[in-house]
Amino acid sequence: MADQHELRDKGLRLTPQRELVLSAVRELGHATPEEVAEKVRQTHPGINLSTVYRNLETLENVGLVQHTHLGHGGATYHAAEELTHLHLVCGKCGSVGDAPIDVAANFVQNLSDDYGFKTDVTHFAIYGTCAACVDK
Amino acid sequence: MADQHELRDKGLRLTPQRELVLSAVRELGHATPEEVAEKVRQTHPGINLSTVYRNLETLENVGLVQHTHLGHGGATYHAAEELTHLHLVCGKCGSVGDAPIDVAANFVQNLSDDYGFKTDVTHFAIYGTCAACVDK
DNA sequence: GGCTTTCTGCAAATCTTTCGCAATTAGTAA
DNA sequence: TTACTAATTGCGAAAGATTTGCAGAAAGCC
Repeated sequence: MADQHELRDKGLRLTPQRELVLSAVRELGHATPEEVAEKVRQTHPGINLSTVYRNLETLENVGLVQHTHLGHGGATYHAAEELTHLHLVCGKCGSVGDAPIDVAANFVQNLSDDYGFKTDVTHFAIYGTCAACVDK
Repeated sequence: MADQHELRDKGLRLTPQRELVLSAVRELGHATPEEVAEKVRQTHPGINLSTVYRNLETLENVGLVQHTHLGHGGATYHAAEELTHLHLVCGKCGSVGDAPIDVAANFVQNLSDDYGFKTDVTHFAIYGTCAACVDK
């Protein structure tokens, strides 16, 4: 149905690789380019890593996906629709938990009021220690 | 005076390179390894990039500096003493502003209460748009 | 079906960070 | 001061991630 329009409406060509990259990002929730490539290869083995990188960039340009830096090295991509939560990155085990953006509402308001800084919650990575690692 | 003790007390040898790296971090506030190297080279041209990387790591191990990922690629280093503020990274102009950690106190508390997640405010990077860019 | 432009695959090039190793140097004790 | 041991530096190579140039393939449009 709309999957085709979705891409074409943005002025993009509808290639199998592009669709696969987009749906991989959606299925994975958040993933590195490498992980996206791996996912895509399950159904389309020949896809090239460069193609994944280029498509992620293209999809980001038209607003269908976004990326964040959750630490260490690589960027992590998300589908734009799913950006309704914060990412709690555990510095010990590396896990990435979620929390609704409401938790930060007050904080975001403070920054806006006091500093004029408009926080982009969708691009938000929070470092710390997750509950599981705290218990250890 | 205490600069020598500071390093030696941590069980580290006092080398000119190490001192230079540490003071460069302190002077720069926050900087990438590359920027630290550049700074150090102003007074000690021959210093090697590897040495800068190794010293940043060493200094981090003993708690004198810390690093954060403020976006893009590289890590950014700070002197430990200066980690009394949050970093407000502007996605448009790339500037890094500061805000006292108190602004996040409430937020940190929420995450702790609701998710058992212990936020490391010193390792905290916040993305958004700074006041200057918002006005444009 | 044919044409134009955008994509893809591939290989090479970059960039950043890490490593191995031999030479140098700091800290320590005689 | 001198000698000794272990930590540290410099340098070049290696590794990992991302980007780029190009030629061929495919999509969208007539």
